[in-house]
Amino acid sequence: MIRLSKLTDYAIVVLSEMARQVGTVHTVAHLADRSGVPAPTVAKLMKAMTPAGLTTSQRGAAGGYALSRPADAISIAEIITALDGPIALTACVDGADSQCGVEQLCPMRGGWEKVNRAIRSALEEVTLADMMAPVTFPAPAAAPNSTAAQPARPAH
Amino acid sequence: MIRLSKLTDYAIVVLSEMARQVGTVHTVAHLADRSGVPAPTVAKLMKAMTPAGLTTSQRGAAGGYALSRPADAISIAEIITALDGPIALTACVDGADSQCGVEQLCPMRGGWEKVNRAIRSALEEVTLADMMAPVTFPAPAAAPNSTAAQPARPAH
DNA sequence: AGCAATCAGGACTAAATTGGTCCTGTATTC
DNA sequence: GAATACAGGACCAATTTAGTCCTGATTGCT
Repeated sequence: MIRLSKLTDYAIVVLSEMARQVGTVHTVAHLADRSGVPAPTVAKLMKAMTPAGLTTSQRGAAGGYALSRPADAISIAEIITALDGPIALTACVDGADSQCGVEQLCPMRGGWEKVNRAIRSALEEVTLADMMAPVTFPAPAAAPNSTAAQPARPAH
Repeated sequence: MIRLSKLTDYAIVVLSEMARQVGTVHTVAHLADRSGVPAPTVAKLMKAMTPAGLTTSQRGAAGGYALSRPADAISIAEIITALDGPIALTACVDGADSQCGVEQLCPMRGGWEKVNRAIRSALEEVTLADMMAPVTFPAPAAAPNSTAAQPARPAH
């Protein structure tokens, strides 16, 4: 299966935790505590998110991190890109060494681009808000039709 | 970046090699030779492709492998699925253990499904034929404009 | 028959990635 | 100036992945 790094998974948990209170600063300790993700890992996450422009940081005593935009303006693609680099389905994309041993490989590189574009746009259309809002079970009284769609899969 | 296993990459090279002559049987040695992929690896690939129904095998002296369908009827999604398992962007999909430590993670699992579906369908629309056809250089006498298109990126 | 070729199906080793931790430095508030 | 937090790395350990090899089973040819 195509693996999404676990870090990205955590990032979404942490970011959505922050999304609860936009504009508030959250310390690493605070976020770790409320998300269940170990603190050093949260720190690592944020160190990637901030340069990428997804969060803003405030140093010093009353410092911390805050989302730089509302959750519905942050796409999953951005989060993945911030952590795992450019979204692409191949091993040799970053133009590192031109020789990939298996020469016949390269003639068909062009085909991957088509695939990559499709995936990229798919990922750009899903926002952080989409990830938290729709399937939260706030109360037992669910929407009428949602009963048929979701419960098929056991939680995750 | 989202990683596609190198095996899958090889698989496409090897399969497209087979696609040149549909209906012919190709031995592992033969395929290895013409694709540049090491023989044991080719063997491993085929052992995944055949049960998945992408290729047929013939044992014995005059045996070998053959594509079970024409290249334009084989989607990239099938190849990936055969090698890497179901296409999904998350760590805990296969319903293994219900506890993924970080509990807050699961409420948002539903969101991934949306993403996964998008990716899956993107991958289903690209066929093996798409991967080989457009940018093959059959003879040194290449098409006029191909000179400009390809060399831009250093091979791959 | 018997022999050679070829796939089937694992076990196994080695290498590359990834996840996670820690340490030192810098900014900011009180 | 002391305490709090982020910044930015280096670094180690664990998991995954790639790749190799070995022992069958099957088929065609001599």
